Amino acid sequence: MNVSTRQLQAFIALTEQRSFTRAAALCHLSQPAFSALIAQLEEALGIRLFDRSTRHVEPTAEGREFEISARRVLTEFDAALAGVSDQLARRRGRVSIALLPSLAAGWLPQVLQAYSTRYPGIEIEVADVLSEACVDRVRSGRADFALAAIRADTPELQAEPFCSDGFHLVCPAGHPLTRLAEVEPQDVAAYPFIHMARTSSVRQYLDAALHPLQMQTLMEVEQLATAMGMVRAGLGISLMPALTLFHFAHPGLVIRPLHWAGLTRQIYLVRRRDRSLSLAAQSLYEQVLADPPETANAASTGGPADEGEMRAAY
Amino acid sequence: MNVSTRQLQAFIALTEQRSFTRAAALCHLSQPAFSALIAQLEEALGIRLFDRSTRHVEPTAEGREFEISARRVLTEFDAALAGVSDQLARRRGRVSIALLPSLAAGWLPQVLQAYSTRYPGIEIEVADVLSEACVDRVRSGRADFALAAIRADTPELQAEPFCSDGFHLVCPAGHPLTRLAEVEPQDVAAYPFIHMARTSSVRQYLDAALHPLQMQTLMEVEQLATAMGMVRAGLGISLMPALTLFHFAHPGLVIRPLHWAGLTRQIYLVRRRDRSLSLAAQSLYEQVLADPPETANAASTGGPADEGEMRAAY
DNA sequence: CGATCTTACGGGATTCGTAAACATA
DNA sequence: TATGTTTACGAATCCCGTAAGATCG
Repeated sequence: MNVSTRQLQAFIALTEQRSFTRAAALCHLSQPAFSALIAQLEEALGIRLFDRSTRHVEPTAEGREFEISARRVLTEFDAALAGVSDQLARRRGRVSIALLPSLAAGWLPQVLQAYSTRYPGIEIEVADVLSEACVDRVRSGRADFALAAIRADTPELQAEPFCSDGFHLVCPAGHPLTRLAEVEPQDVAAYPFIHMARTSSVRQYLDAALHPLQMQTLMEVEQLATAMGMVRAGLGISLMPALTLFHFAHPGLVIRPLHWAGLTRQIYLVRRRDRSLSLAAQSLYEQVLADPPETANAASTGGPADEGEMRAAY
Repeated sequence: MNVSTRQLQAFIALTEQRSFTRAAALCHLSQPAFSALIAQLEEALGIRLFDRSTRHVEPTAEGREFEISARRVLTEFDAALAGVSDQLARRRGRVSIALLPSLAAGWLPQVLQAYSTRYPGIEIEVADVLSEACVDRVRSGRADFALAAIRADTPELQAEPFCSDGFHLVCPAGHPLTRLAEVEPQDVAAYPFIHMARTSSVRQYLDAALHPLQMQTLMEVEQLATAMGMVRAGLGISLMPALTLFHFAHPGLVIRPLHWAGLTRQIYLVRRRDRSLSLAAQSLYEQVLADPPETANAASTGGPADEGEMRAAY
């Protein structure tokens, strides 16, 4: 025979009320049903918990001893339920997101601002790493989901397009290229070029888009900020996707949107297929979808006037 | 909807086995019934606890969080059941007995010796007080039951005869009374008498039995040991019930049984009517009934030869 | 005699196990 | 295709509430 929490609650109610009738009402039960509940508990435990006459109900010595145990059980029980309730209400939880450094620095803060204001109790872990590492973290379970430039659509992982990220020319103010109405690939190839490392998605998109063309690669750097410094110093020019442009918002630099076929970096929302998102992760996921970055693509729907103001925008 | 301990046990089994089939076997359930149990728990909590495919079962983030709460609940639950089991097995408990000082010193030790050897985990409280106080303690609930010389048969209390306690003459060796074949009340009245205090049951029995007779009361004392000292010093004689005679087992003293009508102290086993005995108390109660004192009455069934050896017996 | 707990009993909900359907590696 | 979970369904059980019975003050 089994002991249920309802029996414990009934037991506690009876120790407090010392009346079957009142305790039954408290438990929203008829008095006989309540009586049966107590009888079952006594039988299951094998001890008499109450001395009762028609006029008096009182716990036995064993009943008083059992009361403290029963209260502890119910306390833990309520705490467990409260814990679930906290998670449901997003008062507590943890979410881990992996995403490209550019997104992490430029766009994520505004998303997390809204998110953590709404759900102050949730711990957030951000992994600002390159696409490969992003996907690895999702695969291993260290991240709930990722924003990366790899279409990682494997049996294990699910990737859906999140946003596209148009490339821009970045060069010092007064550079000859700024005088052209439209910049073409061969124009760019004529000047010393600052590349990102080969592992970066920016580089991989560029290599693919410019493939036959011979570039004047002056150097490869790891960090966007370094590339910016090089360009500003007049060492070379570069092509960067819109989401990175906040790094290049300097008076001495000019940013010009490009419209080359195939040169649009795709950002994907990557998650595991077999594992559901935690409630906290689900909420952030929705926040992310509701608040996508305003990419160059979105800007390019406007006229040339808008594009000319990119310098001010970043 | 209600959450039951069976559901928690099923949940824990599934987190450990990571297979509905194996976990169901562990819970002695068919696999569909087990599946329903998990589904009910998830519905009751309002969260998905497991990500499952036909090939893989794994707790969600919420499931892992809930696991620690659930384990705590079940730990407390098991502890509560173990506590009951301990009480049932008399591995733990407490009993409080109130009884006359004479019984407490002379007879109780052998009873408690057997009792505490058998049930080493049980705490024992002994109140060695006079009959009035014994009954008070039972009435107030401070003692589980009592052995006293008052027939306290009220609506509240139940008293059953426990043993009878025949009176004996106590006098110095060589005292004139020792030369009589049979000592009668008027013989005793001829010598200085050492009385117990008026509140004692010994005194009350004596007063009732000797009523019209004029005694030579030399003094009244509280403690039996004091009375013994007085008699041994030759200050007077006394009459004492058998259960007190261990105090008077001295070479310089002689003890002679009496057979006066009405002069037999009755000891009663007193307990509350409305309150059941705790398991520990019940066990001691049975031990007490199984091991009654060997009173003078029992001895008086033997011949005079036995009686003459009383000096050696105590 | 009145208040209160226990027992009796019929209806309804829950739960179980078997069998079939379904899904995934 | 084989293994393992879910769904379907009939049967047994459990649980509840009403009503009658018992008991103590």
